[in-house]
Amino acid sequence: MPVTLKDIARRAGVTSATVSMVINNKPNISEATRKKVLKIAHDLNYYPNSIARGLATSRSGAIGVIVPNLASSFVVRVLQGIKSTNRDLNYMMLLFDTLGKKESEAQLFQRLSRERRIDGAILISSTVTDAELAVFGKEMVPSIVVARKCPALNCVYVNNEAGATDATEYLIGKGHRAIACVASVKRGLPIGERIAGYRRALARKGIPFREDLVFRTTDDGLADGASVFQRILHGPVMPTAVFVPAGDIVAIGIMKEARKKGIGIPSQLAVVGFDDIPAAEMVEPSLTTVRQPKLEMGDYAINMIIDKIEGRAAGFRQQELPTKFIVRESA
Amino acid sequence: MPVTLKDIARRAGVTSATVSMVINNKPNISEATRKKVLKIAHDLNYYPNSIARGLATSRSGAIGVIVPNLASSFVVRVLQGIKSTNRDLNYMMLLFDTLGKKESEAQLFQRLSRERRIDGAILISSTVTDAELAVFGKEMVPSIVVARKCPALNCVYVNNEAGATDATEYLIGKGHRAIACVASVKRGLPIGERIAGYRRALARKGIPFREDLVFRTTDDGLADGASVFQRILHGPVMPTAVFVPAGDIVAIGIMKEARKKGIGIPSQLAVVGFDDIPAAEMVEPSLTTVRQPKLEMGDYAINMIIDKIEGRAAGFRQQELPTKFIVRESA
DNA sequence: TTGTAGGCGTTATCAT
DNA sequence: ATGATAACGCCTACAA
Repeated sequence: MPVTLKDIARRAGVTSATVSMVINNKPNISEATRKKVLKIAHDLNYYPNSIARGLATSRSGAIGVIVPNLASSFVVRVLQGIKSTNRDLNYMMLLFDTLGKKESEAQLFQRLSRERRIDGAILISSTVTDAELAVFGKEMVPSIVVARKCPALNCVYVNNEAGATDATEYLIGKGHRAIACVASVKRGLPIGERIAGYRRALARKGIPFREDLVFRTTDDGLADGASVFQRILHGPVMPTAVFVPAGDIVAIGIMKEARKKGIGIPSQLAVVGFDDIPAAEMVEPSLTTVRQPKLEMGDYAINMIIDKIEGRAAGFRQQELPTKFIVRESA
Repeated sequence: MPVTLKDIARRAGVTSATVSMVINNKPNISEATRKKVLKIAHDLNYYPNSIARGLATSRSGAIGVIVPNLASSFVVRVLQGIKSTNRDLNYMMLLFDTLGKKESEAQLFQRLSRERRIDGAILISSTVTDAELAVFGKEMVPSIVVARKCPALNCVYVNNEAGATDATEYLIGKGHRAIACVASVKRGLPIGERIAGYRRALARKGIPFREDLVFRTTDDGLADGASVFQRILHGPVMPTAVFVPAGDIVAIGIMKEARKKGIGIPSQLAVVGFDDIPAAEMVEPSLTTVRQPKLEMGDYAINMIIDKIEGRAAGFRQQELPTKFIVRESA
């Protein structure tokens, strides 16, 4: 039988209302009763029932974090950023992986909100359409989208175009002229912006853009990298470098396949990825890549959502963060 | 203003008790009122307030998942196993990363349980002592420990000794005789069992165990692998193979450092890891390793904990799962 | 088959 | 500074 406010009240000779005020550090309590109540609470090993509290305050104390796929190390890294903040002491994280679920992200969010399970939500690299995202603005609980810029919704994202420009300019600076670009058509990825960055760098240096140096993959796994390398190999021009906005895993797939064909990296083919996943540092040669500030995005998201929940922030905010170019061995 | 049972009741001309029974699919409701109530609920876009429901039923509908470190791909993979089951539809996952938190896993579990935030808990590769683990058995809500065998507590774990034996015997079968063993002294890892498996394999084949071929690392990162390789290199005997119970990341660190020194893998040094993390497949050469059935452990844990919560399972269970030896290129 | 009434443990609004 | 009392929204005997 768990200890309740009443139990404490009885022993202390006060009412549960008083005890509640003590527990919640409300003012206007005599030092005497405060001390007494606190001691009894401690002696009885009292823990407040969060559900009852939630019913009275209409807050759950939880923040929903909705991710498309836990297998993604990008997502996991953002998750780390979310929990690593020291602000989240009073909120717990309710995690949802929508992969393979029939409920859409928007439906899930709506349900969580209406069922009063969450006080706020963070959406990581959501794959839903802008139209569906509109739902999020309409709910009672605040939300923020990570790794994607979207109109009229709170979000935190990186400047993909600038990141891609950095990478491409680096390659150009190394003397490369035939630079392939490997993009994924997977939904939700800001591929358009990255290709724009690639083109901008070329334009700046007066290098003509060649459509036949842009390759598409349907997904972003190792195998996709291997197969795209085959296409590169049999394309009209053999590039001396390849920039892979599709992500580090695809880039690693390309490197593996290239080496299998006896092509030296970076001597014959320089490779630059996007994301900076943990494996980027482990592979041989280690992967030069465009780092996304994943921890920072998570940190910003959780802080922002808590500010919203607690009424410290109003309006909507869009936060852009810079990428960082990480030079390793592959380029 | 959210829709409540009362709102529906009013419109339907019944009481909220009746509506509640309909919503919860209780028997003894006339088809007519059931239909009517359901229709109104749908029209009004009703969602039950989970907090109020929780207060009445004293269930939160959440399962706590406590992990020591989200950065571990092992942990993340188990997490995937937990969510991938199709049984968890009615439970949400409350995630806690204890890294850097002042509250111990045991304290956290106790608090969550007493505050009635969770109906059950899953502990992944906990680093707490057996003594502390005793707390878990005493709480009202059921718990299960993943990736660790512990007395008198529900758990699911792998046969580490057999896995290590497989790996070592494989190396012996390839003709290796001087086989180093790299173990981590990090808490919580079942290193003792793995070393025992290594020794057993040696013993079976009549190869003398050499203490000076066993190397310890304090942690399990890439850098630890690099530094341990230096020690191997300067040790009394240069092994032709190394088995790394400390995990794949350390194994990869060793490979990187070895190649840097111009040592061919596997030609001059065969390397076998433990875990089978995603990067194992990406590195060059790809890593031969002992796979732990991470998804299966997660799946077993969630199913087991739900069975416990819903009273379908009693007593305590210890489930052992087999490892699988994965041959790739590094050995 | 449905209504009545009480309770789950807190918080919050009044009084006092 | 503290006590009464009424929510919060739902569930569940028990009564009708």
